Amino acid sequence: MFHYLQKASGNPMSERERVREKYNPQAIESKWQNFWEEQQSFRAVEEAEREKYYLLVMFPYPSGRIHMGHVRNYTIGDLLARFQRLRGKNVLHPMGWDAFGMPAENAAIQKGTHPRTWTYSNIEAMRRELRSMGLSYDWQRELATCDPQYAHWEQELFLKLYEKGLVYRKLSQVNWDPVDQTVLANEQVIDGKGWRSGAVVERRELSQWFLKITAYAEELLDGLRQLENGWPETVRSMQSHWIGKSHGLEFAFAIEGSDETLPVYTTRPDTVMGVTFCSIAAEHPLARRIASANGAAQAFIQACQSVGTSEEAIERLEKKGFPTGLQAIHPLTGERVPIFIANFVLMNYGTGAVMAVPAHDQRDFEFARTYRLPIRVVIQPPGVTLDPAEMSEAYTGPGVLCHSGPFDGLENETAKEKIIAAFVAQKVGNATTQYRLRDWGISRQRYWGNPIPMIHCPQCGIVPVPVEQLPVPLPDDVELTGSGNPLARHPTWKQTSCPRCSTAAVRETDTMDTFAESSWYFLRYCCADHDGPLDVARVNHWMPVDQYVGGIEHAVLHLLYARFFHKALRDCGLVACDEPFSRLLTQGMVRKDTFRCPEHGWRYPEEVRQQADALYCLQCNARIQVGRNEKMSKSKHNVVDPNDIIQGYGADTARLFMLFAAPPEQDLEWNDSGVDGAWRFLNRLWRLILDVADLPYQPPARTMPEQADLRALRSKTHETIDKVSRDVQRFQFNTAISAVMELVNAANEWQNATQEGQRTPEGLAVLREVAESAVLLLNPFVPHITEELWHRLGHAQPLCQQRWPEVDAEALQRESITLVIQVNGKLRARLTVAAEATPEQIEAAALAEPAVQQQLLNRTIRNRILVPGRLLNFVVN
RNA sequence: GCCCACGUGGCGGAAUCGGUAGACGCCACGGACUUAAAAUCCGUUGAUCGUAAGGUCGUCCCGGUUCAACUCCGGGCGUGGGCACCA
Repeated sequence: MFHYLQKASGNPMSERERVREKYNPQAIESKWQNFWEEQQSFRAVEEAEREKYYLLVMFPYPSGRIHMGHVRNYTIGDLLARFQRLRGKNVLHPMGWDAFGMPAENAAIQKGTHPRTWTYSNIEAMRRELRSMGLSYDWQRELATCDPQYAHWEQELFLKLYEKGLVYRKLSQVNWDPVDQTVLANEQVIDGKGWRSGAVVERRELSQWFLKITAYAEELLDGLRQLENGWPETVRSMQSHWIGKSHGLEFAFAIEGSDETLPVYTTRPDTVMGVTFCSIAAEHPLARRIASANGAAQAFIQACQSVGTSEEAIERLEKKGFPTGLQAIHPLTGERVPIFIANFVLMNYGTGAVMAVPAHDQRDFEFARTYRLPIRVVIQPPGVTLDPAEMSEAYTGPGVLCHSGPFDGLENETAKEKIIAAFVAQKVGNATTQYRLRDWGISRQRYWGNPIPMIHCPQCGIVPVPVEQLPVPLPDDVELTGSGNPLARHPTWKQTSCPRCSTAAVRETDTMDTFAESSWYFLRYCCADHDGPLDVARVNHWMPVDQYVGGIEHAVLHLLYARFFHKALRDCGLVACDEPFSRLLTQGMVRKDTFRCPEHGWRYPEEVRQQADALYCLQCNARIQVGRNEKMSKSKHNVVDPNDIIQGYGADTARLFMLFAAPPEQDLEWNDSGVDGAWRFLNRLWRLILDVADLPYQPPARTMPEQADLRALRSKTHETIDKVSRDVQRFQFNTAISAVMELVNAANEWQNATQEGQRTPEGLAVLREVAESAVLLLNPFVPHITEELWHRLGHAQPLCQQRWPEVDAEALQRESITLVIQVNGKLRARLTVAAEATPEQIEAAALAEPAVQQQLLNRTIRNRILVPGRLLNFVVN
């Protein structure tokens, strides 16, 4: 369907002035979405010959509506998937639903809808919204983690880990709401109180299930090196810190008047002669025993336990302690130092007890000042002599030891080794390696999760559910009220018999952390219809994921749990590769200003009024506090609904704006006004391509033309192809788009400057090459409009089956270059020289510039710095 | 508190390996077209001095390295994210 221009002689109208068909995104977008679906254009089938490319985006929690963070994540993912397809790869690009979790239970409590009903209707709604974005998913591999099948296979995987010895049970602390009789998540604890009941939250110990991630600590740390080229430095460093490997000394203090000892772990053995007291956690066995006979101690411990379980809450505390009255005996000096119970010592790190060196540890320093304990300096920094009485903070840097007997005069790094050696020689301590990483507690006392397939038998103890009896199904008839544990309260569900001895037994009523589901969904996508947990051959065909795209907020937990789970499954023989995600792109968050009224709380933008420089609440006229950009969230009323943009401007405009507004790793401040710019550009593109389609057909240029303006336009085309190809691969989508904008602008300028009658076949060929290149290059960004324009350019085959354009090296050859001439580093002139000009020629031309001559008057050139292709700098006195 | 980032015009951002600061876009202003409006097109747009040519200053702040610093180093200030039961 070529549209040849009927050129009636004497017609004064140029083709630019004719009425053109308007760009109508709604019509075009649904047309091509239907086309792709009917043609199954994005279905991924395992192929032996073509190179595979697994592009994964983090699957969403089905909250019911997509938000801007989703739009950003999935637009980036789709761009990369479509790019790799155009480059000839066999791309797997799946989508699914992270469907278990607390919001479904909250909805059930508030609205009475069953979590399953609520979740599946949300999935329906979100699938429709995602479809309207034109994302190139293979929907045949779609999965929902709350699906009974998925839960079944996950229970089977859990049992495999159990057989491997990676699952165990131990006491662990939770946030306990004494009114609702339920366990609270950290986010449900607000200022130390339960979010629903308002009751003061307590720390309570429960017996819970754990996965032994610490067994893989060393491999998880070591594996980060393998990811050096594919993962952002920041994520690797966060994970490495999270694992927190440290080398140190473990030794025990004797306790005066007791047979017991107090084991401690320290990473600073060089400061061991500066110990002036010891601190133990509130949960330390020694603390408990003291409390059993001492009311004051018990009260102190209880106060410590009214803090919540998050590390942040504990670390922000004012440092407080309680003297136990016990004295610890220093193993090297025999000196007696007091033992305190301290609210900032963590039971689950090291031994739950620490030696305190206030001169060289900030927390110990603050503690010592509060309780007037002695401070003993044992490391002197170079050139300074520290006086404990004068110190305002601990000194934690390097230095030379003092007051340390035989170790005086040693550099502290050397001293670490010598002191460890001394402890080992006297058989009072050991060099040890510690990890900050703790085992992964997967027990949740909630309904909307996957039941842990275990049975408690009064005779046999804990017995796993046999594989042939799986799945343990979630009962549908539960009452969700927000208090208690729904599965535990169910009248019959937990009643069963022991698989070993057949006596009456009860099921485990804990469900799994939802991070379990997201730890293997990428493997399940490879074989979504398999009747069993995983089809090893297909998993190994697609794995590892070549590119993973998701939010930076998952840098540690999800990405570390998934790496661990993957390695554990590898050791069960279910997958071959060591690391699941070869490359990772972490996108920044989408943020927006927040408005808060002192009276009415968070306000929507339409609920405030601007007057002069300030904003006021429409309801009460109170002055609004404008929060600087915060992560978009419903509770803060700063959410922009992507559907408004998609319905108003079309998905292509929404996608283009998202990608153009900021590079993906950076946070994005949402600002509607930029959307118009994206819309205008697509309209300019639309008009240009329809104009070109209307011109007499010439095949796209394949060689350099003679005419200067055409040479320039063709060079620009190939520079753009080159730049977009490189920018997409380095995730600089905004600059890739601006490069195509420049090309489209250049083509328009050429069109405007060239009379219709002056168009030669050569010119038409260059123009068609521009048009086809621009459409191809933009396809991964704005797939609908480019499919339509490709069709209008006369192509029978869809654009999604084309190949990415190739750069013509000849078109990139520069004939002349512009150099900057500096004098003492300041720009004084610009010089255009032939590309092959010699340094002598360049200098002669530079010295001929009047501006340069003026600067060189009465000065002597002492040096010249020539950066080829860039600048020449004269250094003068 | 600890860990990790980030800070460039009125705004989003660009400058890929230490080498032209402000590409591209938004906003604003001026103009063309139109009976008018919308749309579109053309132009101006970091600050400051100057009629102009041109000069000076300028990438959060202070200091350093270098012929040359948005970029590297040290110190500070500010903002954002994570902190193990939100996902």
